[in-house]
Amino acid sequence: MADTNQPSKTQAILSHSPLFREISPDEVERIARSCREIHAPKGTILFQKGDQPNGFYLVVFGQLKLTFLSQTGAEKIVEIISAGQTFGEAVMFLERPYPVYAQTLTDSLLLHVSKSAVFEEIEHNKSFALKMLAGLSIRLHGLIHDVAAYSLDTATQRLIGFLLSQEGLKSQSGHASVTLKLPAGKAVIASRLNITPETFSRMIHDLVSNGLIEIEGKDITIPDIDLLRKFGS
Amino acid sequence: MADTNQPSKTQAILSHSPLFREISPDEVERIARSCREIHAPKGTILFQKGDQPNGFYLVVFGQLKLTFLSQTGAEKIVEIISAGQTFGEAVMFLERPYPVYAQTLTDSLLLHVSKSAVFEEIEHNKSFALKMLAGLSIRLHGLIHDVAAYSLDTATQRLIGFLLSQEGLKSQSGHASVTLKLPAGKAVIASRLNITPETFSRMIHDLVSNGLIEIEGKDITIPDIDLLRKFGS
DNA sequence: TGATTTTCTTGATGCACCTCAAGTTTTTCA
DNA sequence: TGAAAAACTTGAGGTGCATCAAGAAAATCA
Repeated sequence: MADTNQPSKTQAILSHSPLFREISPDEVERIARSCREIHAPKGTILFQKGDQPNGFYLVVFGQLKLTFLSQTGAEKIVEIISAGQTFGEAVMFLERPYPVYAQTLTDSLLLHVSKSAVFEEIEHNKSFALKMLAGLSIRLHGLIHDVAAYSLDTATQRLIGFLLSQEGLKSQSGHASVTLKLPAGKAVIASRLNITPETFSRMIHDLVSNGLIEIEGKDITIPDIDLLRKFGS
Repeated sequence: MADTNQPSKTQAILSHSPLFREISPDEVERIARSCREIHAPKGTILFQKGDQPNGFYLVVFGQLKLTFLSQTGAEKIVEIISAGQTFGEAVMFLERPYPVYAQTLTDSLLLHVSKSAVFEEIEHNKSFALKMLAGLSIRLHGLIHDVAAYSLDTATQRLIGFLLSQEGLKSQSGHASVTLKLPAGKAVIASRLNITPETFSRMIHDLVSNGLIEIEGKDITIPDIDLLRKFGS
């Protein structure tokens, strides 16, 4: 699962990631040396709830899910992580085991950045610390948003919010027609939205029969964004 | 609402807070000078959703709620903040408005630590940056826990989890009898747990009639912690 | 390409929790 | 201390979404 280090390649990947973009080449090189490259086929479990972390992950390509399990064995997806995103930072700063499971949804390439490299970089580079702080803050906001959605929105509103959040449609306004591709299987998205696949299916077809979206496989067309945004509020 | 600065008093408060405990006296003094002391009577709105932050808050005494409102005007409490806790750090690191409202539940004394002081301290003191990172990470974990609870637990399980989390009863095991005091009105706690006051009331009395708790006003006695913990799973 | 597995849909039914409504108790404060 | 307000309880009825079940479509793979 873990390849041997290939600093030059790793370095190139790192220096394109937002976290490390403004860091000097020699420092990136040092960090790159502490990285582990992980080629994980679909279905690989990267860590389990309770495992002890010693770094964070950067997704080079592929996709994975962070989940937790209920006592009854039901699975709930907290987050879907795609190429370019990082995960596991928060737990790295606490002396605690992972609160979630991580499993790849597709064949993926990941970079594991060691805890010691991160701590060292924080010491040397103030702006790196600020970037980590900003990164955690963004994630925190995302979770606040989710808590709000679970508490106050109906399942349909959550679905619409999800569709609008794809491709940053939220900011885009007007009555333009947009097409997007569902980033994962419907069961996966349903779990992310805290609804069953059955309900997800019914709601999609509700929106279709109301003329708010068109669907063909994983491609969804929104003829009128504003109309969809207004629906269900 | 904002008193004039009283560096010496402020300094004393700061140096007792976990965030600043290990910081040298002269640096604490500098931070203290950038603080604003806020005496907020019950019901004071500290900031509204959409306000622009320029620092974070430390609760010296009192209690407040962080909430968001649905389109229909319904209020949901995300977090109850009590003496010794801080809030508003995450939003400070992003150039974004507050995603929530903050309102005092009781007469409170708060300290507002300015953004500039925090950023300066991060520059000067590496371990301060790590403390802020750890602080955000803890909050992130809390929210992950909440998302899990909203998604997978029943209302009763959330209530039991809340009772067990009071006074750190979770770690405490055995069949000891413990008494705790509800930290706020029942409607407030109910909202925090994402249930209606009516359901909250019914569930409390369910637990009472099952002999799992005894209640008298705001005092709740748990005769057998393990028994309560096992119930509803 | 056709067979097998996986994913998705559709229907019938159920239930956990909400809403509305009307007490009752506790707190607040003149 | 007593009256008004706020907080809490209890009941009846409704509903959004889950569950269970079984069939249709799509993806996978020999």
